[in-house]
Amino acid sequence: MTIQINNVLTRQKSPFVPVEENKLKIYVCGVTVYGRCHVGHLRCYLSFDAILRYFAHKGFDINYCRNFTDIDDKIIARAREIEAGKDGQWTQNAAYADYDDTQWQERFAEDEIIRKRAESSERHLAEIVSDYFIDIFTNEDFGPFDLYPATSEPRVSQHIPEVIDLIQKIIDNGFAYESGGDVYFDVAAYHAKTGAYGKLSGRDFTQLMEGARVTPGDKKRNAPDFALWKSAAPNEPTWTSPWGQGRPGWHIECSAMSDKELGTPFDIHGGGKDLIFPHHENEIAQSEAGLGHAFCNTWMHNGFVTVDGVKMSKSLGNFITIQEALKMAPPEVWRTVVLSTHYASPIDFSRTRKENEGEEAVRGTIDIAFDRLEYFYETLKRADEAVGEEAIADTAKLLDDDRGTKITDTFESMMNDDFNTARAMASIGDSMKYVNELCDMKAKAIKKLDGGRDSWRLTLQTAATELRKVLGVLNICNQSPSAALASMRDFSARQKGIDTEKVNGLMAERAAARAEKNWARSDEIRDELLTLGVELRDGVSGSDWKVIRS
RNA sequence: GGCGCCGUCGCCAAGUGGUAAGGCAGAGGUCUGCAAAACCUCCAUCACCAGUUCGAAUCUGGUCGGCGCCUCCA
Repeated sequence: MTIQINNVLTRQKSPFVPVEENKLKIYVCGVTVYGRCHVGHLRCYLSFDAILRYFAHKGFDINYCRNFTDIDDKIIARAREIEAGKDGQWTQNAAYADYDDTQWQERFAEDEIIRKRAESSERHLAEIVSDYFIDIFTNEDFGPFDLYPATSEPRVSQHIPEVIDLIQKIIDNGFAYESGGDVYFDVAAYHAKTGAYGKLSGRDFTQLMEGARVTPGDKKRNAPDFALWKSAAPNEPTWTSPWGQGRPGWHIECSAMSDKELGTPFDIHGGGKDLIFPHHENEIAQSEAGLGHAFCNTWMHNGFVTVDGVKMSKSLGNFITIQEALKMAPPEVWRTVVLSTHYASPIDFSRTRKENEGEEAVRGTIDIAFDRLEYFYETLKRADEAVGEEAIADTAKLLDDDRGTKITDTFESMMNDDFNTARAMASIGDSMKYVNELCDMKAKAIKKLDGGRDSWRLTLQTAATELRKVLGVLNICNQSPSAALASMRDFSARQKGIDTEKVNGLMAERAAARAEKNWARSDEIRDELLTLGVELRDGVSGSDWKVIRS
């Protein structure tokens, strides 16, 4: 059974055929490091994480390249803002519109750190800025998420020779021109030769040419042309090139670095849907123009994270940063949220924020995922306890029910279909239900089974093992259930401001009341706990409690 | 304005020609001191209209509504 992927380039779902057998060469567009990441970035990298892990599970030897764009107008702009200082003259874009005092404080504290670092360095402030945010990306924003490690994380600033080399090839092939120190890609020339411009984004070349005019004074020949190399402006980081001092344009780094790290053509190029045009379209054009052969076979794009139906983006200022997200739920819950939706579909968070009076109370995406994850862990815990420590007799045989043995097969068939993690999660949920069903069996019924208790235990053990295997591929439920449940409860208690000491005191008091069969007092305490936001769970081996979410 | 995507149960969300996965919420039940949890049962014909087809949520055309890209964007 092969993996079917919806290829944006061909607009078809087709079997994945790697360039080299059993190898996956994949490039996922990284971030431009000028600020902290938000949930949109998180969604992207978590979506591709599941895809990467599934390829690894299928035995692929993975070469995964995820770049850092560390030379860019916005990085330079941030450097200028820092230079100007808190009270200096700089234009605030929409991203700052909703900033409150705390955010401004954090912002200026961050600026201060960067400024300090710059003082003890010979390097350009913009380079300090990008270094700083690469560090934040790696350690603070994505550190807690345990992403599948990239084979390489190239930075443009360290690949200037490769960039220059590629630009030169494009010029030599007649698809780029120098103009006043800049170098532009000649979209018209490229399209005349190949007819290929617009093949990824479905844009019509003629309309692109008509659509926009070249403004007077522009160094471009035609509107769709884009810069491969930008000549130096005052106070910018620059490098020496055959066309003078300057720096790379936006798209060229991905072309140069993917060719270097993966070789071309490579298998999969991924990123957010918003990169399709112009970024990826231009990447294809310049790469194929320079290299003279195909660039990448399969293009995959993840859907947006939206807020009230509108795309989350820095320029709109409607984003939830990853740091804020981590206060809302632990990393594993966020992963569960992302996995519950197909990678190409949007994820909307409006319901988690919109709690208007009169609106039907609906539980938020995060709370549902939180409870779902707890359900998974609770089920695994039950299974572990049911199986126990003692050895299972050799005479044990699996019960005649394939629900416990086809877990991996079902999972793979879901994942093979364009990495449908939503269906995979649903099938895991079905298996969890089956495990609970087994755990609910009465001792009498278990005895009557063919092979008795040992067969029952063997079946449970097999199902739990398979479940852990597929959950491991999705990189959730990897911890010991008890530890995970305890930390999730702590998280919720802290978040809701629940006094754990007080709850434990009430629990003890209730246990005493129950021992005396003082049901009235016992129920009274239950109600009291309920008002605290705590739900009781009485079991055979004593009572436990859980924080009610939402 | 151009190009493109989407509209599936109260909410979320799979499903791209063969007769609607799953989750949340809701109803009933088993279990329980009573509950909770767990498990069982029930709960949609797919925005609207017309067409193609033996057969459509899935294809075509139109209408209405939402969004995205076209400037930076995961």
